Amino acid sequence: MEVVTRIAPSPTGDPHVGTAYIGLFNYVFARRHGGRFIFRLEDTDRQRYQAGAEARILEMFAWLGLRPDESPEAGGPNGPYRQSERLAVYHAHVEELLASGRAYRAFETAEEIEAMRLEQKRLNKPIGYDGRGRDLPPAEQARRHAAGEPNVVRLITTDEGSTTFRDRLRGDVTIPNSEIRDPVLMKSDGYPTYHLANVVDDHLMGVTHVIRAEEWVTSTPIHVLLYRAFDWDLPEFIHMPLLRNPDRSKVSKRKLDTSVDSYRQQGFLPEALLNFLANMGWSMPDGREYFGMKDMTAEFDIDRVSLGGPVFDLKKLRSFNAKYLRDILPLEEVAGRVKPLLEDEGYDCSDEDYLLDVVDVLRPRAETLVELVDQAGYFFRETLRYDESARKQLASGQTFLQDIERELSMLEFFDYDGVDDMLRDYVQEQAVPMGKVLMPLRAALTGTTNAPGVTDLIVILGKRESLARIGKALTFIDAGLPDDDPHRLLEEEKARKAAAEEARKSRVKSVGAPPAAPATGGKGSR
RNA sequence: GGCCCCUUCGACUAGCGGUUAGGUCACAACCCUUUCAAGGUUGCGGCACGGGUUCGAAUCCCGUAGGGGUCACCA
Repeated sequence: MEVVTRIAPSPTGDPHVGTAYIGLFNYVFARRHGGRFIFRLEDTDRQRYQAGAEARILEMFAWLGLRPDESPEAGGPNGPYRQSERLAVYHAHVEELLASGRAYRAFETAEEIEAMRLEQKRLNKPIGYDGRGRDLPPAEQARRHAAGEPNVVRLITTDEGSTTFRDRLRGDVTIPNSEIRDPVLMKSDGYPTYHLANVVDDHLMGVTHVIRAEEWVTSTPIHVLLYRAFDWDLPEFIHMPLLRNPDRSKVSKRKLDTSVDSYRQQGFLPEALLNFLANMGWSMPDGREYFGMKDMTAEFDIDRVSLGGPVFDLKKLRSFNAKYLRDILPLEEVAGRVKPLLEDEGYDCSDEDYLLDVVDVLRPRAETLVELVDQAGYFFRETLRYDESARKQLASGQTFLQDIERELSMLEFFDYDGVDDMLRDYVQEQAVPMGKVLMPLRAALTGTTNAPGVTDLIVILGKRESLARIGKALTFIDAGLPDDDPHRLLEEEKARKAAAEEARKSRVKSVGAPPAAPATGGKGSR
């Protein structure tokens, strides 16, 4: 039988790392078994619905490279893939349960239910619907419903006995039926609850393996009861461990950045995020920790999932990202991804070789694309700003800079070895520690003291530019290291931003369709 | 609180009756070095606890403790 899995997110907010996590395992499991992976939108909560969330979730999957075989976008034989467009299906199934006496219409108002809850609390009784609406004769239910009286449809459940289902990872799980209290299947607004819609859709769409988060374990018996009520075969249930906040509670945006858009904006790479997520609760048979989707798919074994809830550790994510940046992705690939970000800063990246050199020397020094861009300024800016440590170095390096300027201008072989030899010879001549000479030089070339090797800098910048920068630094020293003119800096900043805007426009034009709207805010949303 | 699930270094994990309990991240030290990184070497640090079963338990069973989830007309 063909394997069919699905991811069924709700469009209620930012694309969530948990959705990516569960999506990843569904995707890989389907791929591993030559099956299909379905994306279904569970948009049955009209209160929490957020327009635009669907597109952003789909965009997240596209970014991660987890392509659904069927989705609202891609279509497929089992559509529609939005539950809000399947209401007729749910109503038909509810009618079936009503007709066979397995469900009933309950007419209690929200206030009545609340009062019942309070009463149960007061008497220290178990909380939950007490089945009081069950006894209303079916004809009466139908009459009141037809009369337009608000109601919900509930599944009839017994308190006797227990319900057992098999979880692939946990074995048999048994829950007393007394814990299941006539769950609502159809809400009074005519939308199905998760339980009903989920079961109906999974069945109709041919889902064979339900891979979802552990939080669903305790409601699985409801689903089992529904499958039985419809006389349908059960899918296999596989409950993944829950991703955790650093304090071990279930991941939440209160305690952790759970927005994949946010990570994307911070310059994280989809490959790194996926690889990081893949290591949460799962491991390669051979113990490899760095692997791509192809390898994961080839080796995937769902039974290797471990059940302790893994803490989402940002430091580890960063280290994965850094690893991909500096070691795993080819230089050209990294350059290609940094380029648009540099252009957004107004930097000119038209010289491909220069860009490659810059990225090459910067990537072991950055953990994210954004950090790389932040460090790249001095490679692209017209005028350098000298930070405090740089000023200090310049103040003590005037004669060295003058000498180096002369030596460099006379240098015959301008390549790495040539420059390196020149510098070393000069330092030896002067009989001073390397840093005495090289730190002022680094300051002159970059405006800062944390930067790549001086030889690298000179070779990348080129003889001309290096000499120009040394010259400017000397002028700056002559002027007595004046403070930056805030007005001038502001002007420059403005000019760069304008250039960036230009760059953005031309890029959009050349690429065609504009990129998806970037995620905004979302911080105050709920 | 009831019910359900889980439990190996600070974090992610390997282990599936016999291992000096291994790896990665983090942290620390040292090396390299021209600053910052990267890289190399080393170190730190763990089987929650108590009972069984067994010649032998991190591994199997029971209990305790701890953690988490769930008890909605949210998913």
